Amino acid sequence: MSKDRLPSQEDDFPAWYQAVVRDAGMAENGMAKGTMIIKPHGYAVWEFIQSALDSRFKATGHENVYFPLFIPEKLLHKEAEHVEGFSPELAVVTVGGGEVLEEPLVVRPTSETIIWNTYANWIQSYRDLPLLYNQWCNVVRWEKRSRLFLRTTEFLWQEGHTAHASRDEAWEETVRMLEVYREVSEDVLAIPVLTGRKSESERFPGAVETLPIEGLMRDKKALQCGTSHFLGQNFAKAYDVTFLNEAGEQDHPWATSWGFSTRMIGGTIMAHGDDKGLRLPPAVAPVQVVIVPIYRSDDERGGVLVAADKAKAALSGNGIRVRIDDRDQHRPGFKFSEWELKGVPIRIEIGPRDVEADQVVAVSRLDGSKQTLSSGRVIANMSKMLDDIQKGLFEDAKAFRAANTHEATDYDTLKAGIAAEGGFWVGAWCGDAACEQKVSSETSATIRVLPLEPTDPGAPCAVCGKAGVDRATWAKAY
RNA sequence: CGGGAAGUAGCGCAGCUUGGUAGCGCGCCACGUUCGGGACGUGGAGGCCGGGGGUUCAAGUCCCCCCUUCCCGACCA
Repeated sequence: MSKDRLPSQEDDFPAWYQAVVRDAGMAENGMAKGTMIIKPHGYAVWEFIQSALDSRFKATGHENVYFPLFIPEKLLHKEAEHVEGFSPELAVVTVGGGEVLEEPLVVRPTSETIIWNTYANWIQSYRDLPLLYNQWCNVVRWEKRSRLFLRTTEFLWQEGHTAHASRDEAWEETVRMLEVYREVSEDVLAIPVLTGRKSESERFPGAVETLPIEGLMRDKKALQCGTSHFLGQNFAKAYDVTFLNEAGEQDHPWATSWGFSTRMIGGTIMAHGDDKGLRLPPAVAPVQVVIVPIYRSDDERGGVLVAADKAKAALSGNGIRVRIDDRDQHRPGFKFSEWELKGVPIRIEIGPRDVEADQVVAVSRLDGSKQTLSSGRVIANMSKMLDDIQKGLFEDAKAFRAANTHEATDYDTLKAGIAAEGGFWVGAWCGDAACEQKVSSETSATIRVLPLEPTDPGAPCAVCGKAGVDRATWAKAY
């Protein structure tokens, strides 16, 4: 059987499933378990995500680098917590060139270890700092269970690794990159996210603080969409990285790391999809406007296609990604449905009536609304429509999140609410890991995010009733 | 690694209880009619029924073993 799907969707949102399998990507049989092939439509979405992130990295002074895929096992073992965290999910190469290797090579699950091992040679003086590097690569994590896009054995991402002379500077960087992720999620992918910090149990292995952005999917489960870690001096110490500071003393640099992955192709699908299929935000839609010509005879066909070409040229000239669907083997109704399935933000219909009246019909994927536009007004209206759809998707998702965010005042409410309603449950937490553990074992929901700075919740812990010291957001998550 | 389920045409499935010529829908190819919300007709191509062993005159179907995949958990971006 080869049913590769995003979670829940075949039951809850059949059209998403179809769209994903046909166009956005799917894993194939006979290959390594949990690996994924991304088809052109899905990969194009990833390219827009990449470019949105990369331009922001450059704007904040970062440069791209590349480090090796293979990490000698010994290297990995220098940071104790890090190894403990990643060991269970490592892919290890033991044979190379037909011979058993003296030392096994680990396929990177993330690159802190190999990068900090190298930084030891690159950092001597405070003048060498900061190091603001990022790499685009693939990583492998042998998860017990994979889900299309959201948790694949191999995935593509970017990982930033920075080194700083002071704690404050590193912390600022951590928060800055969290903000970059928030911006890309919200402004580009139209997914509203909560920002904050993780509880100790949810932290990245080896991190002092882990700052996530958390989105809510249409099935009311949370998705960690990106993470920025404050690593303190842990990796610098483990890899013996020192520098001479301005005061002339030896010191360890302060580190951050942050990542954003192809998981977000899935996040975009799951945050916006509806019963007709995908709804892609215009900013990442490979095709923003599809023109469907309508005709009966060859005569009509000629006139309609001329008008379609003209509209396409005008829109393309304005930087809009346009495609004409002039396939003869399908009728218009079929094409309408198919492009809706693929999530194209705007459909333009041009038929004989429109040619005659020198107009087009434009239909929004946001809500299916239709409007007739004179040919001269198409360009101005298209840009605005695309903007409106981008904002509309964000507003839809925000309204959905608001409708699915609840207050948890006591444990009964929290437990019953998570089971019955799903969504985000916000309430006071005493900060005790035992309470956190109790919730996760009894409801399978976890604390997704805490405020960046501990906030007096002004209420007793929603789990145990002791004094609350933090305001937590619980949810079931992917 | 536990608990469920499934492997039959490119995809989705029926057939198995009660063994007897390999089926359906979609898709694909050809021709014709259609074309402003997933068209229809006619004709056609396409199968080691997951693999191995057994029972039988005869196995997709019954028995044994193996493999793979999916779902629910534990683990995780």
